[in-house]
Amino acid sequence: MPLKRIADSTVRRLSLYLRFLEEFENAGLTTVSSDELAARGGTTSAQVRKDLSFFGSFGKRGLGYQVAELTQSMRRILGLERDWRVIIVGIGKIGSALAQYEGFQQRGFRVVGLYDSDPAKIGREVYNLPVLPIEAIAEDNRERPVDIAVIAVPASAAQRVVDQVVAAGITGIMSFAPIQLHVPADVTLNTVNMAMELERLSFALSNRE
Amino acid sequence: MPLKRIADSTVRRLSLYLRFLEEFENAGLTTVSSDELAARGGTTSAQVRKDLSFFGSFGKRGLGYQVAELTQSMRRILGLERDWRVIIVGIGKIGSALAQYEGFQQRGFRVVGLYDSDPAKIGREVYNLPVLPIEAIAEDNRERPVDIAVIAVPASAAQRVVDQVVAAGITGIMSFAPIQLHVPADVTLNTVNMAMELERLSFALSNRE
DNA sequence: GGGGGCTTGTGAATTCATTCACAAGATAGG
DNA sequence: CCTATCTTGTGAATGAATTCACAAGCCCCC
Repeated sequence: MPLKRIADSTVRRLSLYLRFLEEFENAGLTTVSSDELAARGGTTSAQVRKDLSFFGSFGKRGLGYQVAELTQSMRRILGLERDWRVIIVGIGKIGSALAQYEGFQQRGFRVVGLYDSDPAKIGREVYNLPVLPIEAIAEDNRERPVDIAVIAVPASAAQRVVDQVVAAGITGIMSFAPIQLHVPADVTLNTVNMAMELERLSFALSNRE
Repeated sequence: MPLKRIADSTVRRLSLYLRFLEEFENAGLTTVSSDELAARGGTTSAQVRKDLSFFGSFGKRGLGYQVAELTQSMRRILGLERDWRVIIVGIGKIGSALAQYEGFQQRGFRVVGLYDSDPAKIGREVYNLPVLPIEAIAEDNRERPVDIAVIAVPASAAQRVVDQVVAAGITGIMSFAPIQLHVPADVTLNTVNMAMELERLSFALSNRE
């Protein structure tokens, strides 16, 4: 559907809009204007309309957008109308926090497998799922393909684990490891680096007038 | 030091460069070129030089940069030469994972307090720190000021908790709550929204050619 | 000490993103 | 049916970030 490449900043905002639309929907509103969406998200109405315009025409002039309809369009655009099969690799503190995080399940990210390399952890149950050895990923993925692997292992192991995940044929990766990872071009990688986020905050705090 | 406003993308890259420089330093390299830094970070040498040029002149023409010297400059620019006093509010799965995350301590982010509103959690020790009631933040901050509050409470409580933290006089906030928070202009807020990050991945996976 | 080979630092050019501004619809009310 | 009032969708204008391209500086070696 998107004719040209969509900017990352646009996708982030779409995600925000979806959140606001869900709020509006829960509040019982049936109609919303670009101005109201913009106010809620700290941006401008022109920005909202431009963002949407990359994907089509969703509103009625003079009237605004139907909340339910736009919500559904956002979901479709973001690829949230389907379920995603997710595995978590690295069942430490962060991994197990993610395993039980309801925000994921709610949006259709189904955690279907937990993996670790530590023999002490393998076999344990975490939130109704057994922890399996990392070596099992390849075969498990053959039997029942996985869409996304969440990487929550220490920095020192992350690239090796990513290589294994890629070799197993998984092409979507979400990493929480605080390092720069390398993947082939046909694999989509998204990294959340908390250390970097704190450094950004540190910079901002250090440079306030 | 920065003459004009520095782009967020620039700060993110500085953070990356610092990480690479530390790798190079550990590997025993004493000198590095903008080309080598760029290759490591998936950017261009011109980008590296432009990023650095906002803050001064750090290299020698024909030779490159002294690794140790540039590392230190990056630390200074990012505000990492000092320690930051950090509290964590919300000692659930994510909060306690963050409390023990070594990546934070390593870069001078000292966790000095844990707070929660759940009476069942208050009083417990988590990694050598007692969990205190949220109401205590204001007085604790008066006695010994805190630089950064990490917010790891559920979405439904996040804005209220942020208001309390702001009222207590803390002006740096790092939030992991999956909602848009509002703070006064003199408070610096940085949000990591994991749900949004997964949606970004979902979008990317849905729109591969 | 002068020439050749590197690599930085930086204006200029280009590309990308946001904002402006307004015509084109849409509704409602007389 | 016509007018007044909204609000969208979108080219054009502006503004921001990245890339280009090259002069300036530094080192080494002959």
